[in-house]
Amino acid sequence: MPELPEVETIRRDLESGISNHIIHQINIIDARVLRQDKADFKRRLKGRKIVAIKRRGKALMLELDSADILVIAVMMTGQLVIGGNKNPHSRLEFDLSDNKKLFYNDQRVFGQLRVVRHIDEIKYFRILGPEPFDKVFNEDYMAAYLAKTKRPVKNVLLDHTFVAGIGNIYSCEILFRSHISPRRTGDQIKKKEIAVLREQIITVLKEAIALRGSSMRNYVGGDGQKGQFNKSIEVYAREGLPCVRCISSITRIIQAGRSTFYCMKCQR
DNA sequence: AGGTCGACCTGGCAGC
DNA sequence: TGCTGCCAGGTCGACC
Repeated sequence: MPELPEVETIRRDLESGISNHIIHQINIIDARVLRQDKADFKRRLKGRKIVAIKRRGKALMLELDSADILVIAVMMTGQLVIGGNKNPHSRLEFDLSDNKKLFYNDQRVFGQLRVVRHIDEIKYFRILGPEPFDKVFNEDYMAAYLAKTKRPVKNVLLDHTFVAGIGNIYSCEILFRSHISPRRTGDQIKKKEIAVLREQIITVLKEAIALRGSSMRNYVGGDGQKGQFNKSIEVYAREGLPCVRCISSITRIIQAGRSTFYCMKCQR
């Protein structure tokens, strides 16, 4: 799925585009994206006003005037696009007030939508770690967590019980900018490096949000446009290409079943 | 506890 | 052209 910066971009687009709008009709084109009964989904959304749009980790929460919450996890290929037209990957179509339309498009149908009363009905939220910009995500927290694990630091960054919202692209970029090898285990990361790591987590994510995220393949914002952080990507998907800092070439390895890209020379 | 793998899905692309 | 295999931003659960 899009990672935190992409989901935050969608959130902001939805906030300016559809908050305070009423959901008049819901067209369920492909019910596989629903995690509840179709009729119940429709019944709880129809006629409701969207009063707030929030994000936690990589999930979006549309708060309704009924006190229900529409939770959307776009996963790998989900898109929320305001306006535009139905396409072959459109799974849901919402008719909103002021003649606005909202499409939920999802090529791989991994995304999940569900209306709940409280977010802790969903396990994801119960186990989710702190937001990276929250004050509880500080050096002491990181040090305590890292000290007790021998898992590679790359895997720890991907673990959403450690920190919410970081995925495969940004974990690679963060470690590159921190000059830390993704192979190092949590307990090998020194105090000084933890400070650097935290600073890079925040800097990289904020920079990516400012650029409306990165678009490797499927991601678009709520306006249907791609993100601009791609231009700032320094290691991800650059296997065999020269490191932007030194002469050696970027290496690809598999960690936690996914590709990790890094520079063996300048990430230690 | 932590790791690995498969499942959930579709489609683009490289190689033959 | 057309086939095969690999790859993809996420998450969960089964299993060792």
